[in-house]
Amino acid sequence: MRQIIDERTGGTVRPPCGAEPHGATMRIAAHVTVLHEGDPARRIMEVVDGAVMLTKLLPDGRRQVVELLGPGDVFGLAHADAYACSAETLTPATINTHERGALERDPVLAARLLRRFEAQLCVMHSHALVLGRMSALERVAFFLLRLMPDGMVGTTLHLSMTRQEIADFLGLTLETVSRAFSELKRRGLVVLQRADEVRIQDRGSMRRLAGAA
Amino acid sequence: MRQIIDERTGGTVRPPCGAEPHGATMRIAAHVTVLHEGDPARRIMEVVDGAVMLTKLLPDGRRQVVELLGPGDVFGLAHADAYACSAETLTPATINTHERGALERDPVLAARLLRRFEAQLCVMHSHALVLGRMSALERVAFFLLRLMPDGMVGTTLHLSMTRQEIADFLGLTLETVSRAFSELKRRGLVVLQRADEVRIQDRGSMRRLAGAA
DNA sequence: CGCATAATTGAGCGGTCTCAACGTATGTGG
DNA sequence: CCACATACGTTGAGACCGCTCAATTATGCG
Repeated sequence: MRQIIDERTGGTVRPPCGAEPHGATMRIAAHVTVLHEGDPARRIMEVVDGAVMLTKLLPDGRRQVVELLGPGDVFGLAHADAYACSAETLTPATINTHERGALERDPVLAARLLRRFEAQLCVMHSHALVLGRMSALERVAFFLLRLMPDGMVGTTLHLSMTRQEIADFLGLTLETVSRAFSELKRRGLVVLQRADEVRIQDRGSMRRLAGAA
Repeated sequence: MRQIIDERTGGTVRPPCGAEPHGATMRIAAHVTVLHEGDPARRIMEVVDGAVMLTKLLPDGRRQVVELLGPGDVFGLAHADAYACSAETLTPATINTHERGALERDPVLAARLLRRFEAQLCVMHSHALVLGRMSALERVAFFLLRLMPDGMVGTTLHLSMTRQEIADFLGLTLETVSRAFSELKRRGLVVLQRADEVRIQDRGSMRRLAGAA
């Protein structure tokens, strides 16, 4: 329960005191749980900087990482006034929070969120295709391409997720993810400088594997 | 290619002539493809009545039904100015279309879409959990509960999807879906009047199977 | 009635999971 | 500085769930 402890020790994770009109920015350490699935949904949040993952749990403990968020992405969504997902930082992050009521009062904010929701919904659609129809190797290839912006070709990508977190994102087990990394390495599509530092060697083959991501 | 033919014969599926300010309502037959993945995204659409499914394809033909839509739901989302999914009616449907530019000009519309996007995003999060972490039997149980509003307990649900469409939604094969239906029937959780008419017999057990949906 | 489409059921295969052992990196205290 | 502890990652062997392929049975329609 690393994240719980961190949340208590890392004092940055308090809701702002309320003096702000409707926005407040906070700086949060890595591996901190910002929101808990099921808690009353009072605020909506924007990632300014860093990476955040949203997770859902089944009663028996099975976990799914449902979304990976970066700068600009929005979280803290509610179903029946409760947060639908837990949110945990993957890296140190800067997060902007708004009271939910601000959505009605601030049309500029609403317009920004609308655009962002559309983008996130499209990403979720792609992810459904990945989870529903792709093999383990294809999923991992897709995952790596998704993290590697087209511009930075040949550069080294730092994964800020463990094999378990990647597995929970891709609907696999950590062993299967590890085997997929080894297979991609064996085929010469990627190079692993360390377990969490990847370089894509053959982007064409990766794209083909991932089904033109 | 049933849907292609239907689209051409069913004359209801033409874009409105442009005289409207930004909204137009059209009536569409069942099994008609309204949008094609990859086409230039000019309009955004709302389901007024009926059911619509959004699908994505892999180059080799594997298909995923990424979302099931009902009244109020929005589709026609774009990534890089192209539709991210194809959209096909499951039943006769009434659909409202808006030019994309209307989003900036009509704050009431934008506010409605924002609320709806939030709801749809939450549903997609649940669906990621289903696709990533649930067994075949659990997926089918979840699917049936999702279609059966809490109110109508004991009533008969008409499935307007084939086993193949359900399979493509749940990330399974049609045979596995069929076996899951048979297993639920064998366990006494559901009754199948016909292949496409289901009654949930034991809602408690279904909920437990579906992980408290 | 006969045909086409959809659904069910069975048998066997294979990809992913499970369980387990081993390897690697990082940090801590003696 | 090194021994150790801890967490994470890799690899292997076997089991199992869902897929593939195939045969059979509804269901609906001309």
